[in-house]
Amino acid sequence: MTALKINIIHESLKLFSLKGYSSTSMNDILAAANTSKGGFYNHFKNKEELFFKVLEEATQIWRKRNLDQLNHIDNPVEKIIRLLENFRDNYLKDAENFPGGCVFITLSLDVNNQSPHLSKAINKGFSGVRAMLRRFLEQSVEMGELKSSVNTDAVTEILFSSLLGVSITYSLDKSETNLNTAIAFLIDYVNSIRN
Amino acid sequence: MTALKINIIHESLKLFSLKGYSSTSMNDILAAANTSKGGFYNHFKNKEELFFKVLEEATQIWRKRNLDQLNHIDNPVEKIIRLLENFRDNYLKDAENFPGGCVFITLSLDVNNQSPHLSKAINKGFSGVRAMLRRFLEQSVEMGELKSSVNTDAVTEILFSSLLGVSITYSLDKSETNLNTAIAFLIDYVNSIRN
DNA sequence: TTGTCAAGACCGACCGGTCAGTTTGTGTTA
DNA sequence: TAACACAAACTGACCGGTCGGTCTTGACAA
Repeated sequence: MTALKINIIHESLKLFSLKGYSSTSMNDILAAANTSKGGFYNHFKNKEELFFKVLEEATQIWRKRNLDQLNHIDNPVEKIIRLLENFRDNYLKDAENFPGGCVFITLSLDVNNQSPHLSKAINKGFSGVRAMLRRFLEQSVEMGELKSSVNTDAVTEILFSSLLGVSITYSLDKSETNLNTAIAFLIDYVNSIRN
Repeated sequence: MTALKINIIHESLKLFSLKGYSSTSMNDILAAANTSKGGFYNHFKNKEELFFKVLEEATQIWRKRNLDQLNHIDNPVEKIIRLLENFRDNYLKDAENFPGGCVFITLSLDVNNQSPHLSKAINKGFSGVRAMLRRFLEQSVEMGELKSSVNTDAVTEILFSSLLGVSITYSLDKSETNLNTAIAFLIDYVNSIRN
């Protein structure tokens, strides 16, 4: 992968985070990457192919930011808490890659009801996160780390929704205070249902 | 207000809910309202004026759907619970007005980082909801309806974020099960911190 | 006859994408 | 080391089409 292609993907990731996919014009991208039409189309079939490349790159960055150190933790409850902390400290505040906030939400709502195969690609990622949360919770209950009365489906749903919600509020008001308050609450809650 | 003008606003509301503001073209609007350029510009200065009219209309509908019967309830805790139920049963499932889900979120992310004065208008509404939740919670603590140990700021933030989150998940997967699970969890939580 | 309002032809700007042509980098000769 | 050949990388004018918005026209009601 040449330097230009990498640069186009990274600049597009920032632009998509700020403006979404459909509102980002080719000229925006060319200007940000400091190249020309020919330079772009030499590396990408069309704008849609760029979309998928950006999505791949964003997914990799998401994993790096959020799953960091998780494999060194045995206790699934601790994994959840670490994930929440990573989400707050390493992911949402990563203004270098995501100056406009979580790019998945922006892209998702952008292409939803408009380009089914694009939104399908994004939703796959959402399903993965939800499934991971559910797995950690179920493991926790099985291992006796969480109270057996815990409704894992409900907690999965509320954790996932809350993460989406704080992503939006943070991208709108950029208030670290509100973000910290919300994540701290979720961590407190998870601790409160431990055995 | 003529029938045509009302029709344009309502059809635009649906389109904005589905596709957002910038991705909805004038032709989309004209076709949906079954009118022409002349018909439209006879009633609106430009597309942006339509944006504000749609926002007004959406706000009125939001209030009608969510605040229904709230003034007949004295207990602020019961008000919160009723609001959550209204949000679930009367608002999010209102596919007639909001076929693509909560229009405020769609519009908000659409114009965020692009048209500051448009996003300012939307964020004002978000602030209002957050403030209302906080007021209900503070009243509840003052009246001894909620435990005095309750962190009203944190609960405000998590309720608000969760409502945003479930709005998104519902607009993406249209799963009533997940929606019901999430709202039920929030209601259970509010009940759990009652005195 | 006059005022109101809808129809749709028309405008310049911009959209994503194409393409003929130029520059740059690299391997192969001598 | 210099001359060459070739491909990959890049440029920017240009394409058909769509964007939001304007303006002339005519139908109809008062």
